[in-house]
Parts: sequence; structure tokens; C-alpha cells
Amino acid sequence: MNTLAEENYLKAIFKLSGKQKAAVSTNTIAEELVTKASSVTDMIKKLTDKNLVNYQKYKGTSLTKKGHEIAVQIVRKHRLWEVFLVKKLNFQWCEVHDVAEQLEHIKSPKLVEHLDAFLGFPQYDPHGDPIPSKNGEFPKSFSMPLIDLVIGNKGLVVGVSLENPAFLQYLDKLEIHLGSTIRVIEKVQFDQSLEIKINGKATHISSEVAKNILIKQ
Amino acid sequence: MNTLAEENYLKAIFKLSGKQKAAVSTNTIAEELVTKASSVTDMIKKLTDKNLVNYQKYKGTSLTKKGHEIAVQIVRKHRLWEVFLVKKLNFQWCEVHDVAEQLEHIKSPKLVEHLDAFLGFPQYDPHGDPIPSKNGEFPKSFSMPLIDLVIGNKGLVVGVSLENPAFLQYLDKLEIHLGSTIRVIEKVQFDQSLEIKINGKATHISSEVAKNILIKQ
DNA sequence: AAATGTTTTTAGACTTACCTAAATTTATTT
DNA sequence: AAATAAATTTAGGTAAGTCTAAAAACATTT
Repeated sequence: MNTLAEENYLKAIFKLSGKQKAAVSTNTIAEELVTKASSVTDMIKKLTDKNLVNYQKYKGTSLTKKGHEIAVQIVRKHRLWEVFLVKKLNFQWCEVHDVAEQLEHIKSPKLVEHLDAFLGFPQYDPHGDPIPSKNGEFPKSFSMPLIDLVIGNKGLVVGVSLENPAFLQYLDKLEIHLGSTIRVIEKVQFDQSLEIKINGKATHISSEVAKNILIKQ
Repeated sequence: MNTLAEENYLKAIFKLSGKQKAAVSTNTIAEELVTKASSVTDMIKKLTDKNLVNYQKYKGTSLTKKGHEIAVQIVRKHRLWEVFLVKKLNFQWCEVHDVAEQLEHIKSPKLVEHLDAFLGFPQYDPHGDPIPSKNGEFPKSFSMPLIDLVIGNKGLVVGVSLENPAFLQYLDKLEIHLGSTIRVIEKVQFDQSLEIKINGKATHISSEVAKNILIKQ
């Protein structure tokens, strides 16, 4: 069984290494976990001994198969709890992250499977992120950032790539939710910002916002 | 904010000091938490500094008002989660304790209140234990151990005073649940065991079992 | 290729929550 | 009341996970 700190390291490495499972630098992990590089080196050594990461001095860290599996199960728990909080306990989508961050470390396989069933085996969490199955498989999704949409085309909002509460609250204010349809009216060359139409209303959003809204065409 | 270890100490002292809020001995706490007396002394000193317990060398420990309030809130969370596990996730009453032991430490006032509402503001957990309100008030219950019931009288099972899974499974086998009616047919003088009638069937139970079944007349 | 800068690791220290063993206090016998 | 036993505390130590400061390795510039 792994400690809370170990689980957080695995999750961070999983998040940072992306789909290509690239090696992650010590400093990058330190920044993600708001800690010091020396602390990371220490912990990485421990995870290496447990065969959860591959590590070579000065060369970065990647997850082993075992480490990857554990990380995916933590992500699964995190996202299932987010669904629970929003769908059953009426939390706002911008409020769930910190609580799910605690709940994801509860150890009980039965709890996870029963929760999954209770929620109706959801495939996506309230931010549109895919929920891996019990076997660790992610539902495939073909989303793209809104900023890449061609002028005139419209897309269905299926997710966000940033869980910052302020960002999510701003989306609420713009009436942008999962399931909303957005049409791109104009791209401002100067700063890559967008003129969009949502619920029949025209609005303007920055490129930073458009990068973090995920759509499906 | 308190650490997990601190919360477990507060809960243990709360449990052991009973309604009279009596001082609890160091060894008693050590036994409850399966640790050593010296570790208890260490932690008690820390809790004293935080003004969560009253402590005098060699004289035992009791909760301060602040410590008592925290302990009650942990008990509240523990019992609400037990209700959730049994009522919503279809856990057996003998399976919930260990998971609730983890969930009770999740820190989010909003989560507790929304969970309470979601569950319909339950007053008792699956073992019949009273759930304190947000303000720390316990619903009054006038239960007594089955063993104190006079021969010939019957009582309604409202709780158990032991959460040992083997004990709970045994009760399931005897078809004794919350809400069951039990009549005492005979008391065996020799070992204080009881002849009882449950669902029309006569059975025999030991005094140890009869002590841990709580009834209302 | 040497010099400088950045990243990473090592060394040594701190805190939390535990432990064992010894000393001290309190309780119980004789 | 002295002797013995039991409970409790103190002293000193360990592992996990963090830190700072210094050393080492790697990267980049001159």
C-alpha cells in the first residue's frame, strides 16, 4: 500500500508525462507539487525502490507499468468523486477539485466500484475529462481546443483543460457549460482572441480562454 | 487544522470518556489506539498545547470544550458516511466501519452538510448509533442492553454497542436487525445466557451477545 | 575549450508520530 | 509503613517527508 505522498507523486508524474509517457524533470515535478527539487529526488528514490518509476540520475523520471496503473486508478477515483459531488451533492463544477483531491486517496476497491455503479458508470467528469474504467482504459474522445476551430464553424463544448476555479466561474458567467454550442464568428489576428456566438449572444473571449475550452465538431 | 493522528486521539478519548466526560487513563487510550503508553503521553502533550484536552500528569485526560466539539464532528461524519455506504452504495452493515474510518477525516464542511441533506438528515446510523447534528446535538435515545430486559418482556432492536464484523455477521445469521422484535423467554442463571424468540423462532444467545444488542421497550 | 549558468543531487537538519528501555509516581499488598 | 506491583512519564532513538545550503553534473555561452 502506498502513502498519500507517494500517490501524489505518481499522479503528478502521470499528469506531466502526457500521452507519450515522456520522462519528467525533477524541477517540473517540484513545481507541480509545490515542493523543492531535493525533496523530489528523495521521493523518486523511494518510488524507484518500489518499482513504481524509472529513474536515472539527471535524466528524469517516468512511470513503470505498475506506477502507471496506480496513477490511473487515482485519476479514476478523483473523477468519479467529482461526478458524485456535482450530480448528487449539488456542488458547482468549480468547487469540487479540492474535495476530490482528498477523496481520491480513500482505499477501498469495493467503494470505488459501488460508487461507479451508483453514478451509472459515467464516462466523463464534470469538466469533461474522461474517466478510466476499472481496467484502466480511457474512453476515447476526439476533442480539440476551441481556438483551433475554423471561423464560421461551430462546436459542442465537451470539456476544459484547466480546473482553475476562477476560470470555471468565468465560464459560468459566459453561460458556457458542457453541452453548450459555440460558433466562432471572428478571430482577431492581433492577439488571437475570438468573437463567438453562444446561446444566440455574441461575446468576446481571450485566446487563453479559447485554448482551455475543449470542443467536438 | 488537526492531523489525522490528532483526530484519532480525540475520537478515542471521546469514546472512552463516555457521557460523564470522565478522565481517561493513558493506558486505556493506548489500548484503544493499539499504540504504546509513551506515544500517548507524547500526543496528549501536543493536544494540551492546542487546548484540545485537559491533562494532569498521572491523573488522566479529558476533552476540553473545543476538543469535544471536534470529536463530535468526527463522529457525525463517520456515521453519515456509514449511512451513505449502506443506503446508497449497498454495503452490508458489517463492512462499513473501516471505510467510514477513512472518510471521517475528509475536511470539507460543505461536503458534510450536503451529504447530510442528500441522505435526508438521518438520525441514526446503520448500527443504530445516534448521529449528532451540525450543532453537535445528539438525538436522545432511551435504549438498554437486551441482557437487562426482564423475562417475558419484548423489546425493539434499535442498535448495537459493538461494531465487530464477526458479531454483526452473527446477528445477520440470527436474523436480528434494527427493527427486529425480541422476546426474552428464559435467562440461564449459570452463564447469564438467554433463550429468546425472534421472528417466532426460539434461539439461544450468550450473555456477551445480549450485552451488545440495544433495545427499546 | 574554458567560463558561466542552470539543474540536479548530496549532506545534514527539522518535525511528526511512533518506538524501547529506564526512571518515576501511584496503587496495592504484606 | 515498608515492600512490591502497576501505571505513567522521561530520555533517547527511528522512519517518513520535508527543508536549506553546498557540491556535482549538465547545458550554454563566449
